[in-house]
Amino acid sequence: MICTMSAGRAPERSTRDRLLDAFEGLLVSGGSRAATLDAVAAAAEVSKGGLLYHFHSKDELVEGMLTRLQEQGDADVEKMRSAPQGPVDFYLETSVDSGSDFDRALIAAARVAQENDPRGSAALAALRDAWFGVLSEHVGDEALARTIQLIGDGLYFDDTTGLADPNALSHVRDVLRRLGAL
Amino acid sequence: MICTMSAGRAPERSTRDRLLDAFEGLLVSGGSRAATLDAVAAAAEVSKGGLLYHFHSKDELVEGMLTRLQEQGDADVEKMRSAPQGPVDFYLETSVDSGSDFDRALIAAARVAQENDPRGSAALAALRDAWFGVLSEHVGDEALARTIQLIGDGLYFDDTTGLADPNALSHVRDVLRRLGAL
DNA sequence: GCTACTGTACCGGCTGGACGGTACAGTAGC
DNA sequence: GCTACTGTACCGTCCAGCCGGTACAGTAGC
Repeated sequence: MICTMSAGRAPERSTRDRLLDAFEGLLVSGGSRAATLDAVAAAAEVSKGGLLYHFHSKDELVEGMLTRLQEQGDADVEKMRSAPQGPVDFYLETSVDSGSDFDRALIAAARVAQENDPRGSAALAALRDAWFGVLSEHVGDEALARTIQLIGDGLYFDDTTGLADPNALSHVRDVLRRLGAL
Repeated sequence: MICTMSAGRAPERSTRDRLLDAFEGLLVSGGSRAATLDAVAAAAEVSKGGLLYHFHSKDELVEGMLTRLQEQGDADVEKMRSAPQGPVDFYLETSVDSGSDFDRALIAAARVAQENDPRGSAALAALRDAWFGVLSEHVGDEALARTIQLIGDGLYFDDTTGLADPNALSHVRDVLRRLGAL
């Protein structure tokens, strides 16, 4: 009745998903100020009325984005756990892989969290806990796991503020090899 | 709540500085959306007319904030260079010292940079380069210096998204001791 | 096979309020 | 009389949310 497309993943991107994509993209590239309803609708090539048909308020748009993030996050944790190069390298690699859908969703959530929205912080905290669990379990050292996580956060931060250093990842790999974490 | 008044500061803070403090405080705690001219004036206990007497536009407010940041940054780099505990520990310590004026100014600049303002990115990039210079010079290892910087960025990121872990700093110290960087 | 109706998806104009900025008259203290 | 404000009134723009309307697919009744 209300939810018509939650069961199967259709290959064609639904309007709803396109709207969430557009919302995330605008949040990432221009901050929350740029992510107006008009801008989101235009970016998704939908009218404003069409947007508000799917999401009755901006708040619902945030809610929808965060829910989708959680789903993507669960999948990511699974991939991390079973990554052939090991969880640590997988984690670091995906921390600078700013092109992926998941990464964009993460940065968008960080923007929302910065606006004092507790839902954004909660969603990020849940993900961090899950990552830390895998990291900690794999390296068997809480201090090292937390440090690796901080490095990942630093890679994010640089990316989101336009300060990214292309050599950063190889430097980090070098240092982590010395610590026996890679 | 946010601590706007800290003991030990001179009681004679100029209206101009109070306005910049308020602007930074609002940017940090609520993002750029919360930092409206009305809100800044109210937080500084100045009328809107009074605000616009000092800063003729919001743009000038940003400019003033970034200029003050650069001054604070120059002083910080000096302090870092001559810190008794060494530049690395000083850098990490100040990365989590979210109560300081300088830290608030930094986070505020990051917010501005995220809104696609090149002046914000430039100010942060200049500071990062200065820090990296001191770090790199001290540890004599580019990869390690960059990694330490990323850890510092990670500590910031966590702080700004409300994900701060109180044990993070001691964990990092532990790991850096293993690397001979502390 | 036609009518009447329902639900889904979407369009685009509109409004009220917030926000950036202007203008200016007044005033307290040096 | 100058600096450093206060307070009020106002303007244009932007934005969230609302609403009336369109198109169309399905379907129930006759």
